[in-house]
Amino acid sequence: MPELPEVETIVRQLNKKAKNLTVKDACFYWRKILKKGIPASRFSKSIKEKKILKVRRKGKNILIDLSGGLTLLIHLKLTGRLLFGEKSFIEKDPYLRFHLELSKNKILVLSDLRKFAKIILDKTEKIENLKELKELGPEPLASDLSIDRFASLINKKKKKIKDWLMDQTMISGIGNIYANEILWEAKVNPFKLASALEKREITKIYQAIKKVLLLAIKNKGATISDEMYRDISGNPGEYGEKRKIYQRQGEKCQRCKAIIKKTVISARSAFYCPKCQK
DNA sequence: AGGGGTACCTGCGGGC
DNA sequence: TGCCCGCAGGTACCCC
Repeated sequence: MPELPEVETIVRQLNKKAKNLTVKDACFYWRKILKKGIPASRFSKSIKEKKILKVRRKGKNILIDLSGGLTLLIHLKLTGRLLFGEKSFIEKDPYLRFHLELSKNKILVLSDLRKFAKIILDKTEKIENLKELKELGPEPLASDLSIDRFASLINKKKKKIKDWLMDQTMISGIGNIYANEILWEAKVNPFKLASALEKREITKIYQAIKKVLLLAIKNKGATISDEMYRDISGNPGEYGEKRKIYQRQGEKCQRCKAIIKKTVISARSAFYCPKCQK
């Protein structure tokens, strides 16, 4: 579900609201949400009375650093939501999979329609060394990601540029919505092979990534349908209305008025303007 | 090594 | 009306 802008929004909000609270208890409603690390049998005991020191993001992963050298990793996958609020507000959610009871009568709930979301609790160092994090490519918004490094990563892969953008080992945090939006912004056809892109196109993509992701973060992420992303208060993001191409097949391109097309690339839906993304 | 196919899940909308 | 199919923001794992 959430891609970089949505996860970034959640992380910023948690740092404002949940930082410095203490975990009082943990509760599982769907056992399989716990993937590795400290097992369910020791989970509650390990996490109790630990303080939330800081919340971080790596790609689409949420990392909650706790006192005692522990970190809780959360990946929301397609339909996961993290909701923070008063203890009383949880009961109605039919997709409740896990929650943390916090001090000051607060609660952090993980709700997930499709049960794909996962959590891992372990020592901070062990979490950092998980291959899911170790194999992530650079952060697209990192100031030290130079255009040259970016270009060399693009040129070494013989896969379609849309697939390249969604490959978490090449660059982290971009999923299907933003891959489509970025390529529209850069005026690059999603079928083009990464290895065959000219420097001029690579530069456009590099700039489009920053422009699109920053604007999406500013708008607190994208929500296009009911089951999609919510922030930690349950509010939708506002980037959905501002999107240019994703799920806009049949509409006029806002740049050139041609009709937007929908197709499939590597089993994922792809949207592009046949006129200005040649 | 790396690509393709499939599995993990539930719900919804469209076509028949 | 109702059923069946395809599809949905993601990744992990298997096989070749």
